[in-house]
This record gives sequence, structure tokens and C-alpha cells, in this order.
Amino acid sequence: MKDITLKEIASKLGISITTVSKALKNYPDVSEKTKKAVIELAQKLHYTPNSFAVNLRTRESKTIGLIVPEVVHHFFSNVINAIIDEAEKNEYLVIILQSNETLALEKKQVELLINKRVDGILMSLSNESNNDDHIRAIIDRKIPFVMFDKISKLSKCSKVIIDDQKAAFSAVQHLIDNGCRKIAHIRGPLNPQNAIDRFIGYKKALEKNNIPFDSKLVYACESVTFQEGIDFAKQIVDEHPDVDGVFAITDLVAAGVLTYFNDNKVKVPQQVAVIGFSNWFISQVLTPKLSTVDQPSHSMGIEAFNLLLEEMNCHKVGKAFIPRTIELETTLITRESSIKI
Amino acid sequence: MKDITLKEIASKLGISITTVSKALKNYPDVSEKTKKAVIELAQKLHYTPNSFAVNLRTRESKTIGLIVPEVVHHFFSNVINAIIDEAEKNEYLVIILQSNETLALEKKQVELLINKRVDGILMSLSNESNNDDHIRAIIDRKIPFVMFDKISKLSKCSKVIIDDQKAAFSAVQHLIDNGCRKIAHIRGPLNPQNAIDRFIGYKKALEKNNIPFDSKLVYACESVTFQEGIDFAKQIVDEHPDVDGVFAITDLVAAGVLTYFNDNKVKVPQQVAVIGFSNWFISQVLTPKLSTVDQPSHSMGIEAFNLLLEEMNCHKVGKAFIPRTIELETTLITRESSIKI
DNA sequence: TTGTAGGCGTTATCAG
DNA sequence: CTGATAACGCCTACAA
Repeated sequence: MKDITLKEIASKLGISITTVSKALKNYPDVSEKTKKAVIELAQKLHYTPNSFAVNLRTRESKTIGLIVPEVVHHFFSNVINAIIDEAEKNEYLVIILQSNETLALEKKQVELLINKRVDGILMSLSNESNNDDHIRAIIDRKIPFVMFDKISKLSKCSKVIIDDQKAAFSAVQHLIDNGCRKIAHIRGPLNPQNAIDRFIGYKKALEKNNIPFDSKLVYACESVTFQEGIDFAKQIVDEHPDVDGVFAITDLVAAGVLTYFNDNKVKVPQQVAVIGFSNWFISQVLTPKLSTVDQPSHSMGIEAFNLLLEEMNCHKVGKAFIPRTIELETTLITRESSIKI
Repeated sequence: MKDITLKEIASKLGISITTVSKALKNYPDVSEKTKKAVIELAQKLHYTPNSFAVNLRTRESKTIGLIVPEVVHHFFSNVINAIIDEAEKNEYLVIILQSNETLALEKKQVELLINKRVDGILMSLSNESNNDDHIRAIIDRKIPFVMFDKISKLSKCSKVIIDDQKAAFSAVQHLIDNGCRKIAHIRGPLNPQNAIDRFIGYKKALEKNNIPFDSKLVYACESVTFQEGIDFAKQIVDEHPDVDGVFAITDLVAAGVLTYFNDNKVKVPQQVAVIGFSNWFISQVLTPKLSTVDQPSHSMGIEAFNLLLEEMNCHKVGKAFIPRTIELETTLITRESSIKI
């Protein structure tokens, strides 16, 4: 079953390609009769315009690219979910790629998307990335572009973020309010902005409460995994048996911490209170249920897509677009793992 | 910064478009000198072929479509992960869509992908779908097509599956081996093949062990959610306090069951043993750790893509392709939630 | 060794 | 109201 083209419809009806095209696009200057005949035949033959040809002429593909560090990740899969649905509502399709947290892959993927000539790009940076040349390449080429969650402050593009400092501050303040005085922080890698900001939030909360900062109580993940949570929990217990609170960069790591504590009879929250970040699904099924900070993944996806859409629409008509940054609210969620009293 | 075309390079060098094209494709019949000049200028200008034009000529887009019921789902996100990576290795990009378990959306999305003229389609059916006309449309149009996990037996296409009956049988047999005699089953919806097969596996295991089947012990999920696990656990306890084992269609539901049991002092596994299905990440962090059946999501994605690739390659050269079904092995994983002895 | 011509399928312009 | 023509950018058979 070969593809139907305008040409075929035209020849079957003995009219010109032009007229067929106009009839299908409901141009006013086609007789009702012709229009009807064309539409009927087109339906009968299941005609659909060849998108390759349409792309070539219109110079747009109604497709966007999305690069995330990982797909198997509660937060990102929720963002993806929102983006796909929002894009579909607006008649865009989404090509998804994952950088696996490496700069090399991310660069390659940006190139793939640029060469593919997607209409726009959404992206959350890998742990190794900053305002590197692949990012600047997107911006220089004026390809509509929005970063979300893991962003680089220096890039001149739209962004959708949360206030990581404030959110981390509230998490640590909560531990302090529950009597913690010696709080360890399992932070993310040194490069990503959000790991830096959460760390700063942690420090600020200590400072505000006159608790001396001790760099020995800060442990840095390399890959932010469950296993690292387990390993650092052990280190914390071994090196600082008097730690009474742990703030982990994300719930997955906190889950590792809880697992180690449970398996080794460290009482949570009585002996050590634990709080995570992001409000992953697992946080509510852990024992004890994990306190955390809710990060609005779904609205982040929606906002990011809509910012991109706005920019794509400007781009199409050659209008200038001024990048914006949208900051979304987070919510402290207190559960069993941190309530000592 | 507008796009560079062959035409521009040609005019800057004062030669023909054809020669530029040939030079870039390293044709033998271009002088070394010209070739060098062309390649240098192309690099300097960051020339990349316009993929819209290439698509139109070659009639392929190096893009495939992937439809899953849900993206926020441990099993599917693992499959997606594998497919994206495998596709990228083979220079294909992946457009992802989610049916949200509805037939209507799935139909629309199939249409979108067909109109987009993707080179192939990978799909896991929604709970409402069978060998419906949208599926037949794909096959009739000879679009390379592979179904995985949630398939329809009647469709004439390649498939990648597990033996759900056998896997479910082994899970229930395991419960029986651990002393369970009154085993409830929280099954999936009535339509999907895998829910049916797991149910059959459950029945067969009972039969094999001379345990009478009681339809009142079977509860059917509508949407296969965590909350349904909680709700059915309550029902089970209320209606059949002597149930001593529960086999849930998937770990997410089993997590709900454990949560309800934990919150209501039902001892697992002593009073009721619980086993799930799929080996989600959560299964290892639940308390007690959840027994389950490992379903090879990653290799399922890889196999599915490679089957599709094979079919796409045949399709390209007009060679016939005979659909195949690949069945992957599952593994029983026993953890705390089911070991009574 | 280089270039001309035609076509992939669609759409916009302009003339009839 | 209809249609011829050109163009989007690339590729390839064929001619020079």
C-alpha cells in the first residue's frame, strides 16, 4: 500500500495538483463541487500530507527535543510525563534523549537535535555540564530553548526552577526545630547548581540557628544513587555516632540511608532524624515514612513547555523573545522520619 | 544565523551544487583540490544537511515512535531507557507518547505517528486495547512494528514478551511452598493479555496443589494503582480474615497491600505472605522487603528495538520480513515478605 | 572532472 | 474558479 499524494488525487479527478491542495486546505476560491469531490476521494484513499514535504516547505517539524540526565528517575519521569502531554495538546511531538549525566553524551545529543532541526529544545543539564559551548551553540543559533531544574545560571535562556536554597533551608530548619543539633548533609556532586544551592541552604540554616558548620559532616555523592545513601549512612554512623539528623540531596539517597539505619538498628527518628528532597513516590512507602520537600515536577514540565511554545511562536514570525525565568514553589512535607517529639 | 545550504557553499566557491554535494559525500569523481576546498568551507560554516530535505528524498526519517501506557512507571521507564539508548546507538531517535491506558488516546497517537511517517513503531498496549483497527492499520500499511509486554495475541507482528502464566505460577507455587493455603489474587483489569495470563498462572498453581479455586478471592484492579492495593488489602482482611497469602499483579499494588497491612498490624509474612510482580525498585526498600518476579525490562527494550531494526532494514530494501516472537526469561526473587519459615 | 536536469510532495504566487 | 510555475534543499542519472 503506497502513499497517496496530491498528484494521484489530482490525476484521478482530472484536475490540477494546485486545486487539490487548495480544496483540502479549504481555500475560499475553490468551487463547492470540486472541493467536495476532492475531500471525498482524499478520505476514501486515506490521504495524509507527507510530513517530510511539509517540513521542508514550512521549515518546521512540529517536533521538539527533550534531554534529561536519566529517564529512570522519579522526578524526571514526572516532568517527561507532563511535557509529552502538554506538547501533544499543542500538536507537538517529543523526541527524548538521556545524557546519563555525562557532558560528552549531552553534547552529542544536542548536535543530533540541532541537525534534526527540531523546533525547540528542552533540557535539564547533566552533572558535568555548565554553560558550555554546546549550550551556547543552541542559543547562538536562536533555537528556542528552555532549561529546567538543572540549569546553568550563566546561560541566556528561559528557565524553570525552584528556589533550592530556600527549600533546603526549610528542610534543615525543620530538623533543627525537631531537636537536631548535629546534622549531616549528603550532598550532590560539586558541579550542579542545584546541589550547590541545596548545600548553601543547609549552611544558612545552621548559621541562622547558631550551629557551627562542620565540613566533615558533609558527604558528596558522585552519582546520587541508592547505594551511595547506604554507604554514607554507614560512614556517618562510624565516623560521627552522635549525628542526630541527616539531610539528603534527594529521596533516593535518603532511602539508602533509611535502609542502612533500619538494617543496623539505628532508630529513626529517635536517634537520627532523616529528611530527603523531591517527594519521590518511595518516600511514602518507606518505613518510617520519609519527610521531604515536594518539588513540583508536573507543573515544571508544563511551564517549561509553554515557555518554549511561546518562544517557538515568536521565532516563527521573526519576533524577538526575551527569556524569562519561572520559579515554582516547593512544599515541606513532614512525615515520620523527622518528627522526634 | 540562517541555515547553510549546499547552494550557498556552491556559490561562495563558484562551483555547482552537484559538485559540492559529491565532494561532501566523498565521491571519487571530484578532484582532491575541489573536495578539500568544499570540506573546509563546509566545516567553517558548520554545514549540516537539511534533514527535512533528506527525509523527503530518502523517504525515511531515522525516527521511530514509541507508545507506552504510562511513562511514570518503573517497568516502562526502564524499557524506555533501553530503547532510547539502543536506538541512539543505531542512529535512530525516538518519539515517545503515552496512551494513559486508554484506547482513544492510543488510536490518536498511532495516527500521529503514521502521519509523521516514522520509520517504525514500538508499542505496549493500553488496558483497553486489542487487535483493533488502529493496530491493523499499522500492519496493513506495512509499517515496521513490534509489540512488547502488553500485546494482542491476534496481531500479526513481532512481539517481545515473557511467559506470564509460567511466571505467575512460580510466584504462587512459592507462596504455597511457604505454607500458604488460602491465597488471594489481586489481578489486573479483565482485558489485557498479561493480566489474564497471570490469573491463569495463579489458577494453575492452585490446581496443581489441589487447592480449590475460589473466585471470591480474586480482586480486579481498574487502574493498577498503589491506592487499589491499599483498598483491596482492607477488603481482603475484612472479607476473608483467614487469607494467608496474597499475589498481586504488580509491585506497586503489592506496596499498597504491605502499607495497609503494616498500618493495621497484620503481620507479614507470618499472618499473610505477600508477593508482587515485576521487581520494581520499591520492592527492595519496602518493609518487609517484597518478594516478586523479575521481569527483564532492559533486555525487553533492547530486543524490541532490534527486532524493529531488522524489520526496518528489510522494509527499506523491499525484502519480506517474517514476524517473530521473542520470549524472555523471568526470575523468582524471594525476599522477606513471603518466607514464613 | 564538472555540471545540468529532474524529482521527492507540498505550497505560495500569480496569471489565465 | 483553476492551473501553471517555482521553490523548499538534497541527491543522482546522465550529459558535457
